Amino acid sequence: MRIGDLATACGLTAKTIRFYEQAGLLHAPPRTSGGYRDYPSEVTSRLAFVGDAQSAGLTLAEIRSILALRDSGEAPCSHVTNLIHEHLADIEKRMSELRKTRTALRGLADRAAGTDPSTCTDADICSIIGGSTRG
Amino acid sequence: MRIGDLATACGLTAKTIRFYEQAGLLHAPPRTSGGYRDYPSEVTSRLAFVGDAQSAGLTLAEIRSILALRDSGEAPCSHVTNLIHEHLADIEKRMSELRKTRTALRGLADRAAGTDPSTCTDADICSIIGGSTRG
DNA sequence: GTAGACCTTCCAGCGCGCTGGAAGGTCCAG
DNA sequence: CTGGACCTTCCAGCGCGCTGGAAGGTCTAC
Repeated sequence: MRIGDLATACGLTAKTIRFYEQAGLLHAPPRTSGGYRDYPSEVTSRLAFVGDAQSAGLTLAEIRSILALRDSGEAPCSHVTNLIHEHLADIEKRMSELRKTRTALRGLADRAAGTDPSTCTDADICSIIGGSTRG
Repeated sequence: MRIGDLATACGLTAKTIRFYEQAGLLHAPPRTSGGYRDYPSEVTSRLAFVGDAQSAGLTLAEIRSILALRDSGEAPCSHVTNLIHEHLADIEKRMSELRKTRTALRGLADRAAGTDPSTCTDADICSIIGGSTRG
């Protein structure tokens, strides 16, 4: 199976598949006599795994580490479990940051609603934003 | 006031201030006879504004657009209000994506808790993750 | 034999907000 | 006059996951 067919089958581009190979997610496949990559069909399930893991929020580096464990014959279960919990913690952190920013922005939106542009003087640059800590 | 003093006063580095100038957030200041940047003290409040706007989640490009309006003599109020609402919408979107990913990860964590590594076969790569769409 | 669809490699850039380093100039204290 | 603290410019890289393009090779259909 050539790279274009594999790409179509997996909903990726040939570029992306070459990139995954270079990133260590895929083994280099055998080549045809003309130098074309010639993939066995099992690669589709490996790529499906990569997609599943990505949609779970894992990075390519993490996915590579899982695949490397599996390729070396070990069950990556506990490694995967750790990664999952790390990502959950990371998501909580990012969500709390977003909530903080959202609170700040809502305050600004409230202030903006009560702002009259004609009273906005140049010295402040912008009284909606700028006054928050200085005024 | 030289760049290092301004940096100290604003809690930034000289590098960052030069970068801001190059990014169009600061006007190029006059120079001393030796070629050093010589800032008027008002620049501190401009930099404070940049910091306030950044902590509200605005990008440097957006902040530049606000400053450009102000520099041209217009009150940027309505522009700023638009930006605030766009960012609020963006935050909601990102939070809902994070919630979705979190739900997926929690499902995986539950599955992981019930997984016995010895039953994990190579064909699946990882039954915790990989089985999610193919199991 | 030729068009064109596919493949190959390599190098570069995206966005974002800086940060680091090299190679050199300026200014002040001792 | 020397050291060193500061400044200047320019170029490069970070992380992340691709994506684009150039320059060329291969295979198939007509």
